[in-house]
Amino acid sequence: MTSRLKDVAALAGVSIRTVSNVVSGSGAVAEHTRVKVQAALDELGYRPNAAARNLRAGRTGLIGLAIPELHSPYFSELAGLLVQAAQQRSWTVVIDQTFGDADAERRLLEGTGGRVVDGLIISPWALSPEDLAAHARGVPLVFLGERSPGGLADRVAVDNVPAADEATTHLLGLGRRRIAALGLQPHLHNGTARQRHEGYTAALRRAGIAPDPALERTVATLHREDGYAAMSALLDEGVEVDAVFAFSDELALGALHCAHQRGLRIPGDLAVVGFDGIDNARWAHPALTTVVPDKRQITERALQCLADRIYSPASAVPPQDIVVPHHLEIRASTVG
Amino acid sequence: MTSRLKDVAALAGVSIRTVSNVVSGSGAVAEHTRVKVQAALDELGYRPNAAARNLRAGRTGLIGLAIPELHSPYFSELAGLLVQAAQQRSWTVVIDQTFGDADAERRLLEGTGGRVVDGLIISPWALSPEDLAAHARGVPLVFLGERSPGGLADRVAVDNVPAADEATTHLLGLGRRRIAALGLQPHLHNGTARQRHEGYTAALRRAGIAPDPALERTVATLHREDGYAAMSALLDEGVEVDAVFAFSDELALGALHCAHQRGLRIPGDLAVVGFDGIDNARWAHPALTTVVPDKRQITERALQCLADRIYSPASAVPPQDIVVPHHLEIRASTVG
DNA sequence: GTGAAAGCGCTAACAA
DNA sequence: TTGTTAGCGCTTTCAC
Repeated sequence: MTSRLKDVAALAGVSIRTVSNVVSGSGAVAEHTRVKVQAALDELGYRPNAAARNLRAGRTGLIGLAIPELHSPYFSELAGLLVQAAQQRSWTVVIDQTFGDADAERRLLEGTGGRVVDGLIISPWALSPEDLAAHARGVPLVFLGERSPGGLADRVAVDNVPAADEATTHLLGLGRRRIAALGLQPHLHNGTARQRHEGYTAALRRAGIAPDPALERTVATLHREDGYAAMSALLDEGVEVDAVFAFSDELALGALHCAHQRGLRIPGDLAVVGFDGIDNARWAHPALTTVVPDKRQITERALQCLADRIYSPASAVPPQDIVVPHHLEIRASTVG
Repeated sequence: MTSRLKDVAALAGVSIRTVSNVVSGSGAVAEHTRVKVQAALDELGYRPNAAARNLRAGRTGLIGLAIPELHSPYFSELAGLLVQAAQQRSWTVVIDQTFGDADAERRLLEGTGGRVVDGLIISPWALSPEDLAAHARGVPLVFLGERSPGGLADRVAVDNVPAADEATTHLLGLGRRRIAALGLQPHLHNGTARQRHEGYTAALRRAGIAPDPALERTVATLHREDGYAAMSALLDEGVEVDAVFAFSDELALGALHCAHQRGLRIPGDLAVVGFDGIDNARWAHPALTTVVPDKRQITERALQCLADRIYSPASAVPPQDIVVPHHLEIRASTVG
């Protein structure tokens, strides 16, 4: 069933070398030889053995994408784009899920069970920069959304502070004054939430509003359940609130769900802004205003970083900190 | 940086063979030797070269998952589960997106470009069984959701006809008589929609209701946009309707969105049932009744099929047609 | 323009 | 119990 170069060579009556040249298109081959070889190739239905090529090349043609989970909308959209973009560069993506588990992240960085990928794009969750730095090994790394540990690797992300500032300023511009921040995660060593909180606070301060701890809500994860729970708690405690800035769209959707159940009018009683620009947000009820990172650029730039490191390890550019654009997509959940 | 077996052997003062035995845990090694070797292993931070192992073993340890798209909820949930399940069997999953393109599906089956997987799990969309059969090649195949072409490969799916029947019967039991079927795809050679339509029709007939062509709506894809458009058209045409059975949850969510905009009460004016059991459905407004396939079993069984074919190609069991369970999850969109 | 052969890192058959 | 060595299939240097 599977034929080797050797078989094709035998059938065509030439050497292995010549067949290899025809297959790869490299080297010079006389026209009549190449026709003959091509015929043999077709007859045997030859397909190159990837393992052998990889061994020879010292590469696998595989890159890893490590994300907390594949089933959440933000990451599945990102993964889909990455798979596509990688394909154009003849790379194949293998996806690993860490489920926010520190050990899983560590294991991944150490290169589980064998050197398999040529590079790794990782969206850290539980690990701190220090931890990450301590375990990074061998393969080129690109961090998504988290500052690179001590300039150890490239990093691609939106600028969280101004993005959060922008979202909050939008709410302030609508006359809201009691704006809740949903999504703090002080227990994590991942700094994304911290940065968004920073932007939120900055905007409030600029508007002359003192941040109110009662309006800042911690969550365990960024899922809808958590947004729902946080919003419920807020309302149960009787905290006065006229807007919500959620650190993820899923949190925002959960909050929206809760607000509906309580009979609040959106955006009349409560304006809501999310973060991530997931497709769901457009279909929310009402459609959700959200900070949209340019996901295509995130994947493109991350791959570019990897390509540079993998193919030109010699030209050791210092680790890059790449900021991709974002924009605030204003929809009915704030401007009804 | 990367050390080979040879380097470890040199450092430990033993032969390659012995190191290999220690690494793989096979063969007999004297305790004091293994301690010595292990020390060398640790010191050099040895990790096996996957490409070399694969070449040797004649396997890649990779399995492919070919789905129309990764960003839609159903497929990302499925992919997430598969990645997890595969990990437990020491397999790595590479994901390919076909975007419902017939050529992409064909190319995948032919195993283009040289990246060779040990097996392929494919969720066909555009290709007919005949086409699939014509292009299947070499690697073990498992079809998801579509009958295997001429018993050529294993297939794992829910039983669409009874599932659709059940959903429709549920609506009939609520006294609905003008039940729309949303999601016909006569242009595709993929039989899923046809089977769901069959179940729908059967349930109607059993209730003494003649299917009304005006209630059967064709869609291009299974996305929310299509559900929204189909529902809009239905209402615009003034077709009398008191329930919708959508062939996917996304279609149902789109229809729901449209119904809301038109001011219909759910389920008072319109009861809605979806299909797929995506997480979103729970968070819809109101929560969506849906047919839930056991996704975990789908991935488990598919992997089991692959494992059987890959590891015991000799014991040629005839292609299996595996039916996984489903259940109708009744929520507020039908029983308010 | 084409052939012969080395060697990528690993496993396992064969020796000792 | 451990060492030696022949390939797995491919690319590529060196010779012709």
